[in-house]
Parts: sequence; C-alpha cells; structure tokens
Amino acid sequence: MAEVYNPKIVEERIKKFWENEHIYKFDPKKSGKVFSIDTPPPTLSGKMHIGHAYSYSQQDFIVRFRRMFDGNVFYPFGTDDNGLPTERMIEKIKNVKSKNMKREEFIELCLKTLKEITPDFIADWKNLGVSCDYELYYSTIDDNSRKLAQKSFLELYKKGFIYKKAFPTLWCPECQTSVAQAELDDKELPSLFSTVRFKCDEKDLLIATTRPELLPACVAVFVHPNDKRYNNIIGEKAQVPLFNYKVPIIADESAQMDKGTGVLMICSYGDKYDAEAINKLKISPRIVLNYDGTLNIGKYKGMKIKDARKKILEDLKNAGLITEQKQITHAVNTHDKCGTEIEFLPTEQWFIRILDKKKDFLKQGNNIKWHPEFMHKRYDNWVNGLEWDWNISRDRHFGVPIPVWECKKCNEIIIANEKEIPIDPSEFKKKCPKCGQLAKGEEKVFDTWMTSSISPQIVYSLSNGRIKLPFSLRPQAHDIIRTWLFYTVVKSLYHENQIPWENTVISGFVTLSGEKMSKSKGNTVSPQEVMEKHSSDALRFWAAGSKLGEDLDYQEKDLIAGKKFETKLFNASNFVFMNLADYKYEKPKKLEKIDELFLKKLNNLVKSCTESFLNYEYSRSKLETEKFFWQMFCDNYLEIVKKRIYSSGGDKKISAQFALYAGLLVILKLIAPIMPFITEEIYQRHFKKIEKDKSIHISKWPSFNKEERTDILDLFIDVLTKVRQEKSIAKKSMKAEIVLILDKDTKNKLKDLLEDLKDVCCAKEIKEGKEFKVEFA
RNA sequence: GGGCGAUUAGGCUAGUGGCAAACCACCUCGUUUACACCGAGGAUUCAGGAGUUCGAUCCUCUUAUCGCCCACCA
Repeated sequence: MAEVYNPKIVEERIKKFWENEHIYKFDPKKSGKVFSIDTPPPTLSGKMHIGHAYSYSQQDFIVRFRRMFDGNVFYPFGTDDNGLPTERMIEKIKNVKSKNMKREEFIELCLKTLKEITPDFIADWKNLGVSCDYELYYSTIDDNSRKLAQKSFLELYKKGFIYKKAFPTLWCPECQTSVAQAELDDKELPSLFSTVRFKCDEKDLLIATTRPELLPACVAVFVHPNDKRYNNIIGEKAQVPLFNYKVPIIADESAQMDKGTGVLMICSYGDKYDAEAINKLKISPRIVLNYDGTLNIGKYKGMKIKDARKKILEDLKNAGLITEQKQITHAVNTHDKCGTEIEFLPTEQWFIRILDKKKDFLKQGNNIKWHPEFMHKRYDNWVNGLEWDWNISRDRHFGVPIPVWECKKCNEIIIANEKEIPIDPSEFKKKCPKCGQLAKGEEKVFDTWMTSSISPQIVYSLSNGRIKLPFSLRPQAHDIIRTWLFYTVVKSLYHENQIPWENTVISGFVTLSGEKMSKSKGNTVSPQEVMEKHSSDALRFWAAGSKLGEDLDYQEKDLIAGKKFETKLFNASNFVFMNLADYKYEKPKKLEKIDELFLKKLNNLVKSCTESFLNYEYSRSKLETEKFFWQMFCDNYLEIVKKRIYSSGGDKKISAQFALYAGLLVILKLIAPIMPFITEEIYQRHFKKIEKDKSIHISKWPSFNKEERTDILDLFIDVLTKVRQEKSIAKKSMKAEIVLILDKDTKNKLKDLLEDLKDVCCAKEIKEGKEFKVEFA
C-alpha cells in the first residue's frame, strides 16, 4: 500500500523547518535588487478571518515568486494594535469601559492583554504559510512606531500641514470621540418624518423633520428665494414650537422647494451643511448635545438622543403641534467601528490639511501601478469626493499620544522636542516659553491611521538602510483604499515628496453563496477549521483560483480539489522517483525526440508562468501549471514513457529519466508559491540531495528560452486522444492491443515518435493507410 | 443621483477579434506494476438589443439585473 500524504503532520513539520532554518530571513548583505513589500499589519482582533487568509495568500504568491525570481525580498510583518479598534476589542474581552477607567490603568490593561494574545494571532499567519520574515516585526504601538508617528506629526506641524481647530466635527457618541470621514458607513434606517408647526406672526409655518430632538438647537429657518409660498415672510421671525423662542427666516438656495414642506430648519448641528450655514451667517449655535449623546436642555436633560426624540414627539403631539407623520427609511452616516449614528459636535481637534492638495494626490495615484487597474478609479473617486481635512485626533486613551502642550494663558502651542519622543505629554506639564506658565499636555491620541499610514517609514527603519523608498509593492484589500492606502500616499507626499510604492495589488472579498461574509450575518467560515480539515496548501490553492481584485465564493469542493491536487502531486512524485532508482543524474548522450519535445513544452510553460507572475497574475500561472501537471505530465507524458522506463535500458531510458526529473522539478517550482508546504516536502524528500538548495523556496526560479514550437507533440497527443476515443467507443480497455493505421502525412510527421506512440497506444504495429483507423486484435 | 465592477454549463470560475474552457455535479465505459482512487469518452453555456468587422462571447453604444464605493440625510 502506497504512503498517503498527511498534510497535518507534514505542514507542521515544514513550518518548523522554515522557522528553525530561517528560510525567510531577510539578508541585508546579499547584493542585488531587493523586492520590498509594505506588508499590511492586520488589526489585532482575535483571530485571522477568511478574508485575511484570502488576501494574504494572494500577496504571498507574488512574494514567493519574487523571492525565487529576484533572489531577495524584504517582507516584514506587523500588527496594528492601537486606537479605537484595539480599545473596543480589549473592552469586549476584558468586559471593561475605557471611559470609566483611569487612562494609565486602561493603557496598562491594553498592553498586557496584547502581550497575551499577539502570539496566537500571528500563529495563524505562520500556519497559512505566509512567508514573512517574522523577525522584521513591528507593532503600531511599540516604541519605534510611536516615535515615528510623533516624528511625522512634528515634521508636518513644522511644515504647516497640521492645524488645531474648534469646529463642529463628526462625533461618535458611543465611542465618545471624533472620527474621520473615512470612518463613516451608510446605514439604511427607519425613521419617523414629522411635520411640525412653527409659528410666524400667529400663522403656521410647517417644517418637516426626522430630528425633532434638535428643535431646541434650531437657530434659523431657510426657504428658497423663489418659493412663492414663503416669499412674503423672508426676514421675519419664526417661533420654535415647545421651546418658544424666535429664529430668523432666511432666503437661501440650499432649501429645496420640493423637499418636505420646502422649509429647512437649521440646527446646531444636524449635518455638515448646518455647520457651514451657521458658520457662513455667523449665527451663534445652540448646542443641545453632550459628548455622550445625551441632551442638556430643559426637562430633556440627560436623556439619550432617541429617548428625547420620543419624548419630544409625544409632547408635540399632546400640544397639537404635529400635523403629519410618516414612516420612512433613509440613509444615515454611522461609525464603522460600532454602527452608532454620527453626530456633529463642536470640539477642538487636530487636522492634517488635505483638501487643498487633491490634485497632487491624484497625480501621485497616477504614478503608482495599480493591479487591477480599475482599483485606481476608486482611489480617484475617493480623492475627488473629499470634503474634510483629515481629523487625526481621537478623544480616547489607547493610541499614540499627540506630542504637544498648550499654554492656557497665551494659547501657545509647544511641540515636543525630537529628542524626547516617544513621549506622553499628558503625564507632565511643560513650561511655556512665552509666559513661563505651566502648559498642559495634550490628552488626545492619534487616529490609528496616523501611525499605520507611515508603515513604509516604519519598516524602512527596520531595514538599516538596505531598502530604498519607494517600496516595490503594497498589497491590501479594497476596503481600505480610502484609508490606509490614501493616507499612506498623503504621508509619503508630505514627508518625502514621492510615492510610497511602485505597485499596489488589491484583493477582493470572500463571499458565501454570493453574500459578503460578516460576523453579524453569521455566515463566516473559519480559516483555522479549513486549514485543520483540508490543509493550508488547499486553502491557498483555493485562494489562487480567482484574479486580483475579484471576489471569490467560498465553496468547500474547491478545497477538496486542492487536496486532490496534493495527493496527485505526492503520488506522481513518488512514482517518478521509483523509476529514478537507478538514475545517475546525468544527461543522456542524446535526448529522445519526444523527451525533447516534452521539455520544449515545459519551457513554454515556464515562460508563460513567469510572465503571468511578473504581471501579478498568479491565478493564470496556477491554472496553467495545474493543467500541465495533471494532463500533460501525468495523463500523457508519464503514460508515454512508462514502457520505455520499465523495459528498455541505456541511453533511451536515461533520456526519459532525465526529462522526468527535470520536468517534475520545474513543475514543483512553478507551483511552489501557491502550495509551499507540499512542494517543500517533496523537494526535501527527493531533490535536496542533488539540488543542494536548502529549501525549494530559496532556489532559483526555472529559467526559460524563447517560445519553442511543439506542433509535433501536439499532433502526437491528438492521435493518442483519437485512439483512446476509439477504444472508449468500442468499450475496450485502454490497454487493449490494437493495430494503428495512420495516413502517410501523419505517419511521416511522427516518424521519430513511432516507438513511443506504439508503447502508449498498446499498438502491435503502426501501419500506413488511407486514413486514421484503429483495428482491434 | 455619480463612479466602478460583474453577468460564460446545474454550481463556482478561467479565457479569447477566428472550433467556447478547467473543476465539481451528471451520464457511459474502462481500470489492479503511481494515484480506496485514477483514466477515457459524452451532454449542457457566452443576460437582451443595436453597431463596427469578412468574422464579436471578446471592441463600441444601449437596456436589464446584481454587487461595491460615494453622495443624498429638512
């Protein structure tokens, strides 16, 4: 009984081998070109999910190819573990609320928890065979990252790109922090659209709203200047119901006549346009919301927004102030981290100026090569739609502190000295150089993207100057084009006045029965279970099944296909080496014609796969190699040379053995980036003693010549197929003996291959006749 | 409403200006000197319309459906 391939044991062993032998260790001393990767640092949140497995596999295909092709890759690994996502995770697993804890206490808990969970988290990446140099490691909260993030702030501040401003900003009442435009999601939510009775000179002025709780925040009423219904009251005052104060009625074109009643209520602050209008008209705002999303006014004080809305509607109704109500659904902006509806609150925040540089960002985008190209448009689309400068401050605890002090007396801003970073300014006061008073340290921290957007600079610092900026490649998924990718471009432009990387490859998503996977829907697949059940190689094989940027449906049978491929590779390799027992690893004096043709075909495959990989088309390469291996190598070539190997000797046999050895090795190398474990196992078992490279993954990518003609072999296969067809029709065994009749032309073309044709067709004789025919004995 | 993408066999996906493809599933057969599996063969397919072309699944326009991103939040 043949040995069965056991991926569970093999993959574990191979993984340890790579680790112990430091196969993927970056060698700064090695000369020549380095292919450098700005690896995405996954957000530390429990476990790797299938989307990670999908996109990290895809980037690893490319990197593994480059390692073999270019000889040296710089492939670091980091974890993104600060800021809101990390806080939320810690709050969840430790069942705490950061806002209820002392800052130092919470930070300590975060750091301690991270230490506990990080190794297990990274283990998933290693299990998947992602070939990073895990010793080139960073965390976005470690000393070096904090230092570089603060340094980035100091530099940009000095260059005038950073400002602090009190401004109605996007605010999440759940997380109690300001957020950035890029952190907004849309949600379709049901809402009650109520028409409310305002008064103007004792006459009703009807205004429709979904936010009655903002009535006390109303500071003005807009009507369209051309709206005949309201022309006559422009300049007069309207009385706000329930709260009984007067606001001006102003003509403004932003009021659309066909929406609601055509009268628009301006509140501080209902949305961005309210904020702009109030700012433009220099009206003083009426702030009715607290940071925690409760109201601060009258009898509604302390109520949450939704409760206050209910209560106010009730009170309006009781006072007969509602004329109409209908249920609608409308899209609202929510916070992508927690799903809470976003509010606008005036707070002091730090911003990086980006709105005035849109053209430059578009230009930078043009200088990067996008794979696939259409992802570039998404970037342009985002840049064109920017409406806010980048808010980089968050009112939270666990993040990189903002290295500034502010003197309350003279409003002087004191930035940290570059020598003292990383620093937490909230821990002590600093003397104001102007007035000598003690200035208070900033308590806000940076948005996590402030740090991850300098990932190229962070990993550059790990390379001791061996790497050049820009990097060769940034791989990532498409959901963070507007954040990670965009912000990295911003930083590189502002700091180094260049693009961060020459290329970017963007992965798609994983779906299940056509639907996007998400925890809330509960339709997720655990990559850990898939690896356990089907092997990491099979998971990667599946991930190689679609192109860059394309979504892929998860189907278990694809995993089974990968597993079958492993079995086939394993068995074919064993079979080949069974037949190489007496082979002296020498070249034959003369190659048999068919062996030569087979090697030419192999050459063409190498050429095509190399071109595909260079073009980031790993799926094309995988498909071609898979087909070649299964059909050309196993089903045809092995069958063709079997008899020659079994029963002949001398140079004829050596010729076949030579081609088998070379063929299998090349196939293994071509598929090695996709399935690193099994190819390594076979290499170690059979090839290592001859090839000498410590690992197949640091061996040289097969070389190739120009495209070779193989028509004769194709003709040979055609004839073979036809013979098999005849046997199938006749319901005969493939081993049934025949007499084969070929037309003169065909027979002549195949004259050097007739012996092989006889062998593989089990033909007693090949005769020349009028046309193709198979005769059974 | 704007942008982008997709639509290929029963399912999931490749692909090409010139015979439409792999895998799984299905049907028929064969297999014991690699492969409790493997092999051989078979049936079935380019969303609809118009245009460019000798020729379109591929290029252009258009319609429809689906997905993603953005905008809309009175």
